[in-house]
Amino acid sequence: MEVEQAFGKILRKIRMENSLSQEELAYICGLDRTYISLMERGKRKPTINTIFELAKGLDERPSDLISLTEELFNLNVD
Amino acid sequence: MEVEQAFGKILRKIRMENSLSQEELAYICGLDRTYISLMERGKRKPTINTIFELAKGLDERPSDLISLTEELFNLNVD
DNA sequence: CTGTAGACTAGGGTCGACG
DNA sequence: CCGTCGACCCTAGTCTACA
Repeated sequence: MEVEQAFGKILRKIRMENSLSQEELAYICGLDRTYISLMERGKRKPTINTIFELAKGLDERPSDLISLTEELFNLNVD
Repeated sequence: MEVEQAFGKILRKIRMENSLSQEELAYICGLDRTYISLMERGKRKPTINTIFELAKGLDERPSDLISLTEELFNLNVD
């Protein structure tokens, strides 16, 4: 399990908790829908600015997103 | 004040608290020294993986790095 | 609504050298 | 020990289109 894969899972989880489609989240954050798709599947590594944009769109603190990513990442250290 | 500039300041602060040179931190993290320099001056936006590497090398939680960046970023919202 | 694919541009990250 | 410069490669992120 890589960092970006853990982040992708957290991203999808929180997006769905907010009842947003990838399209809607992309629009709010000023990003591309296909890129949200790539991130959620752990195929892309967002920059710090993108992380802050996503957090804003999801009504979360960036540090909370990272904190959750960290926990998931540290679980499967295989 | 942009996100990457806030991050740069936090990065330099914590690096110096750990009494590390840019060279030493770069070596520990497997990054380039000139790139540490660029980040500290807010000229580059690291990816999530790079943030995790830096945190590891600085003996900090990635979420703590981001949390501090957040606070500094929210101070000057000019 | 989402995954994927291909083609593209901008910028992340490396490296050697010098002040 | 650090800032900078120039050259380089790779990938972040966009866009169109189709299943």
